[in-house]
Amino acid sequence: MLSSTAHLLERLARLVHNDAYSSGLKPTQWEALRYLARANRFSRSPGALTAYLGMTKGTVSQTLQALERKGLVEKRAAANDRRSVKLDLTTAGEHLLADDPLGDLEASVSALPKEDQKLFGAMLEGLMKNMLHRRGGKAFGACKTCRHFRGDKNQGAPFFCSLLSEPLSTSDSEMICAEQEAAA
Amino acid sequence: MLSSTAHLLERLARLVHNDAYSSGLKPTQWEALRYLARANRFSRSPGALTAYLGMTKGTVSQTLQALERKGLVEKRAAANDRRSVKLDLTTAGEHLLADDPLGDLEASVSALPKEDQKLFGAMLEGLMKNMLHRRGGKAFGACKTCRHFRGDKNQGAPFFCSLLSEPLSTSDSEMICAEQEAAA
DNA sequence: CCTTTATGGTATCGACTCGATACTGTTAGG
DNA sequence: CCTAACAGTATCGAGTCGATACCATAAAGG
Repeated sequence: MLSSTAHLLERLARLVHNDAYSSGLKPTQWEALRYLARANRFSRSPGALTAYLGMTKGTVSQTLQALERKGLVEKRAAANDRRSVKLDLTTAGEHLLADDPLGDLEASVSALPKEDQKLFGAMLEGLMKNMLHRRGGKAFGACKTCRHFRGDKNQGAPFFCSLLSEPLSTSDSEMICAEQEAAA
Repeated sequence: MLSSTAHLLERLARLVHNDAYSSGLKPTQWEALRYLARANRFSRSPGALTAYLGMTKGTVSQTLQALERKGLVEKRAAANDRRSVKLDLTTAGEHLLADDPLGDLEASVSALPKEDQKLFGAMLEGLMKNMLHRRGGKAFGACKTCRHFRGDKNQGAPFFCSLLSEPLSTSDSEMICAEQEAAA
């Protein structure tokens, strides 16, 4: 028998899922849009999105086609590797995120007592870490919390990634990254 | 911009959703199965399930057809109202719940520090209440916590429902009910 | 009574999700 | 070079989902 906490989380997931049928988009399409708004330039690719969503690449490919049809996402060929594709939100895509149905969840979180919110977030993070570890998923944490993040200035840029050997802007460093691994 | 807590909940919902593609069932089918295992006899109907899931009745009808085809759920005509249908898990359905993919989530919750688990559950409950209130959804709480629950013995049964005017067994009283409203 | 009206469910449509499988380019390694 | 490995796309079948239309049965009001 499952605990009441598991049942609560299940039902909360359902509520979030149901909310995500708004503005003509589907839940997965909203998640892709949110991801692209938060991911740094190394991570805005179909492959990284596939890892984030934990789906098969075929499905993600279709989802991206749907978003492209709707004019919310743009594809560009990558400069260095001609196999890979770079993704970017269009201004229409960015604008649509103002109507994110997750705003409703946000409001409910804000309604919790202030001290609880921080505690709740910390517990969620622990739960999340455990879940991800259990299935070998990537964390997709913020670039600047990564063990490959270097504060050294390089090529005039404020930061540097020792994994990709690329200069990092401040905004790069605050976005999430597919390669992120927590610092020791 | 959304808070990190909202993003965590979104991703957790996705993990739970992805897990729910196991044993040949779909997420919604698992949720229906779980519901039927937890709902008392007044609440095991397509209509109540529709309210629980927050979907349209057409979709729920199809989901139930799929579960019936798989031999996990049985339909019976209701005794009093010939429009309505009563649902029950078959033994195959009950047996399948032992492989509930939510067991993975359960394990991760159990991995949290003992003191945190209780606190986490309480916060989740508050969040849930707020979300449900925001959209006018039903609570689906345990029968015995309802304002219509009466401890009086009646017709030899240990409890009684003053809304439906029906005797309640102990197991009835511990299951969730579509009509449940928190006691004052 | 008998006619509205409400209610519980089903049927069908179109867009989409999803895993599975098979496929096309492109890059990297012996 | 040639053979993996890799990034993506194409297609299929089952199912989800909202929307709409529909069929029974029940309840309410003259």
